[in-house]
Amino acid sequence: MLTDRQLLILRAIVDDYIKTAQPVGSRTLSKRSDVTFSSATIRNEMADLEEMGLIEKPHTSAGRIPSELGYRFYVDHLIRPESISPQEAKALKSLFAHSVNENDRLIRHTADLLSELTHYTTLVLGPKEEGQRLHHLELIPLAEGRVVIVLVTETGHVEHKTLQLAEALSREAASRLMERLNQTLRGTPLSQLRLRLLEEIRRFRSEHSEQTTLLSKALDIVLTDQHEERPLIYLGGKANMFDQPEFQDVAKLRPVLELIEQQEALFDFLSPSLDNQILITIGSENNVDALKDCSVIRAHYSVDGVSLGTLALIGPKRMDYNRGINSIIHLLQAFQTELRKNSLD
Amino acid sequence: MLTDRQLLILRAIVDDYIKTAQPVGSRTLSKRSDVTFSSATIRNEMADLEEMGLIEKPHTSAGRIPSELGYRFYVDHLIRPESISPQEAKALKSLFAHSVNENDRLIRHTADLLSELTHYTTLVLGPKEEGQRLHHLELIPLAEGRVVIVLVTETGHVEHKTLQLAEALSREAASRLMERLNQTLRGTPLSQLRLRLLEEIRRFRSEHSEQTTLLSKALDIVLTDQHEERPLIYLGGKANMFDQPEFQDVAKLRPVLELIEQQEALFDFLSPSLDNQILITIGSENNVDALKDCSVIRAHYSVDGVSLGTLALIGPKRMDYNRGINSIIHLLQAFQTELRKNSLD
DNA sequence: AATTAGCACTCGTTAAAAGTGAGTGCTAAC
DNA sequence: GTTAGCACTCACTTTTAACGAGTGCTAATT
Repeated sequence: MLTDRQLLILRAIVDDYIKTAQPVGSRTLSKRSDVTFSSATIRNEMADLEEMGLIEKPHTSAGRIPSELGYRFYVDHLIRPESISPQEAKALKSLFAHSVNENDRLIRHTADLLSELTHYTTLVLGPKEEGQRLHHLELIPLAEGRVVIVLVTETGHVEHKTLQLAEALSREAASRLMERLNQTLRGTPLSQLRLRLLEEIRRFRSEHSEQTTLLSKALDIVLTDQHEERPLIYLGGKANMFDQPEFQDVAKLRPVLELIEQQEALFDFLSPSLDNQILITIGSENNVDALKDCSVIRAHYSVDGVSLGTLALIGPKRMDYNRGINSIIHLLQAFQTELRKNSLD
Repeated sequence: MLTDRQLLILRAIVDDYIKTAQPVGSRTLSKRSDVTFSSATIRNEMADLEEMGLIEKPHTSAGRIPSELGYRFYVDHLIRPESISPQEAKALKSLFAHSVNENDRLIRHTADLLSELTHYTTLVLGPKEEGQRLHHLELIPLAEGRVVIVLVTETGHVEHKTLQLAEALSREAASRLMERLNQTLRGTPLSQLRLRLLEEIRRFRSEHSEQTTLLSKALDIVLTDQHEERPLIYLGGKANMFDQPEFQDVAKLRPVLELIEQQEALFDFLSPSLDNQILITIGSENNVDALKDCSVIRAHYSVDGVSLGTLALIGPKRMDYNRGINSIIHLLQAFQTELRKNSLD
């Protein structure tokens, strides 16, 4: 167990290092107003903290920096919640200023806002398709056998696909089919939609002996495609990475920026996160080599208890956890409220 | 006017420098099989070329590198067209392999393909909205006064917007309105669409004395929004920048990568380009400070003579112009063929 | 007159050497 | 238990020296 003084010193080291990115020496610490004891005492305590693995020195004659364990301890025990500033509160209000009807735009806006708030890079994982339920399906026949299929989920998410049939689909046929499909399929989870859609079309076809083979085939292809597409990832404040002193070296910067561009890898990395809690992973805890010098703060967002996606903040291990956590908490609130408005169930 | 030997030397310098990124010395050049004269002669010729401003030396005891003027001369007079390799031809075919119905996906795919082909960063400017003409408009009323409006252009581009009315719009009213709008508005350029749409709704309303004020108001807002949105920019191969030796320094890399993330700035920069020709801008010719160390190869793409957008390649000034130009020419062809297939007029 | 060999000179690059100072760990005194 | 004092460490900076690729000029050669 740590003494109060050790806690004070550890916190001071982490705070200072987060602010300056420079190893913190005993003399520097002894000058702080909340430190009443001498630098020699601090050195002794530091030696103990180092033995416990909470801090380390880059080399013999440098000050101390927090180890990953140190950051972990800091995050778990030493963070003092800090309320947001008036400016930020105002910025949050601006998200509300005019409702954004499209979830896509809302998500993008949120990613940008969060990165503005924190000066870190932001990732927002769009809603997972599979979990969502169908609200409405629309078929729009165009010229030359081209059909646009519009799909609206209960969360208010709209997307469209264009498909090409060998023969034109008449407006009437489309209308009849559509009415039937909507009646029977509303509420179907998208994960099951493809199967049930095909089944339904087949049944419809036998009842009306209509020429819908082509349609069902095309739909099959399209919906398969769709299933393969993973949720979109929106990025905000990519350029913020450049400002971090630890990423002035291209060798350090490159893997992070490269990873960020790879939607798939990012998805795999961000996707599995539990609960509604905020999850913080530090350095090697990320289990991704490219992020071994980064920390990630994650939060799930959900509407009506249904988990939809992830909001994440990525920065150096030396990131301002306090600010990050606070920002993500507050934005999460606002964001979910807006999402709720767009939902259709 | 340059002598044949000077041309040979200049070309050799540029070719060599493009390949190695190292200043080219007279001794190195004299070893080439196509050089029959001595290094002293080369030095003399180099001195002349330098006087003409075509090459320069980074410092006294280094070899020569092409100046911007040198690159310009090389691009204008010395490039030898070089046909693409079988692998690349195959890669081009793969674009055809299965038609992509959505222009958006097609454009993204093209950006990726082009960057794979060239190992440079690719920019593709999506079609300009204003120039396109309306093919079809669809209103899909959902629950709670929510309406999805789907807009299909003659180029086969589909997009949707969600709007929120104060009152629900009945399916019948929507259907009647839609039929009318499509009859009168098909072929309208999107730049005029908003005005004509409002006008049409007003007329419809007076004829049928229906309650469409709210709709027209909402439409107004939505379409205004839409107009503000500039064409999308798709990026491919951003990570390729990291491989260029000239961008190993963060200070050099940063402005380029930052610019690339700024859709607006990019749009302003890429948008004005004339004709159907290929346009190459080198270094300061770009008129953008962030690109003073870059060269850009641009080509307009069009369907049926209507210019739609821009395909661009961005790399260091020391880029492989030959390969770049060839790749962009060939891909442009294939890309336009695919676009043509998706068009609806 | 054009070409080439020869050579002194330049200057960035690399390596080794010396000096600097922030910070530590230990010991002895308080 | 705390602190003052001091020798020690080691990254960082500066200095110096050696290196070598490449140039420009001159004189000899074709």
